[in-house]
Amino acid sequence: MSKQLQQKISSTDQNGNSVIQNQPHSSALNPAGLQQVPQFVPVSPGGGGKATPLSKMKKSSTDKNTDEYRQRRERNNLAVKKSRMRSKQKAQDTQQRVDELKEENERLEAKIKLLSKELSVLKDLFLEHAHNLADNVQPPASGGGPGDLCNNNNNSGSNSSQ
Amino acid sequence: MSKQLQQKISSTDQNGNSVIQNQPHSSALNPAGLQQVPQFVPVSPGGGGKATPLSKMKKSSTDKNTDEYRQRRERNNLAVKKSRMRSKQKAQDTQQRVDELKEENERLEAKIKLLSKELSVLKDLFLEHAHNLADNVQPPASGGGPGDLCNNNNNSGSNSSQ
DNA sequence: GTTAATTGCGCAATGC
DNA sequence: AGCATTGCGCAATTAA
Repeated sequence: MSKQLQQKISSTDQNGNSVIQNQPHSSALNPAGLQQVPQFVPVSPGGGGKATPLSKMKKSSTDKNTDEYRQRRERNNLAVKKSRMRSKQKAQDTQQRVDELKEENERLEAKIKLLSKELSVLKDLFLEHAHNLADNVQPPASGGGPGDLCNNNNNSGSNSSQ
Repeated sequence: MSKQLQQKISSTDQNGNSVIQNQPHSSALNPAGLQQVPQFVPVSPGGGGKATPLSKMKKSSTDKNTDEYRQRRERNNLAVKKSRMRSKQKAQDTQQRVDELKEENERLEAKIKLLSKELSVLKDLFLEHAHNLADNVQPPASGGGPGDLCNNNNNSGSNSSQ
């Protein structure tokens, strides 16, 4: 996740070679429907134009014909498959996580609603009681005014606090 | 998003042909580093073994040498890139959604905690007051007990109710 | 039927 | 040396 550079034509290797044909048009190429893989005579690294007899090319590390190459490719293909599988799995899990969290959220919101209601009921009860006190505690007296004792934050509803 | 079948060797077309070499080992093949693209003589659809002179193969729809082919490929490559970009973007968004939901969840839980506490305090107050009533209603009572009405938000009662 | 979108796959470059 | 990731192109399939 860093390099993103890569022109259109990636290819060539000292020995083995690939080539991704990608020019806008390439009709003249592939005279007979070939998959495009130039096949020039091996040349020594020096570029002196001396043709190497294709025998023992230093280390056939990059030679596409060796078993070693095929083995590496195969292993890589396997790794790729594995990696992609994991990636897909992860994405799937993430999606699932979203669903779970959404559900959880709904539960929590419901609970909040419930608690808020409960709280408001209790507060109302308190108020009522306070009024009763105000009405009864006093001697016969006269009509008890709305002497609100204990009127802290409440009043039908929810004190958000958010 | 349905079929998942696809053996190892996918290839061949009436005219154009591909071939994904995928046999465990293919050293004997590619005598000279070719990219494997068999090149047999075109045969008429009837399968009668009659070789077609490779001139005007019906419609060069699948011929890899036509401009039309290259255009299709290019368009598809573009579509593929686009599709993958979207896919990646979506995954990213989903991940972000998870983070947002997690945060939201924390907020909600905090709120629940707060409400619960408030509620428990109120309930305790209620109980306390009820006791005071029971104790005081009878005799003239004595000094003011801890009957603190109006004592909101403090006191570490605890009455989760979950 | 044509075109765009998806998907699986192999290759090579690069990361670790 | 070796697996893991990632961008890319090809072809088959599936939606539009």
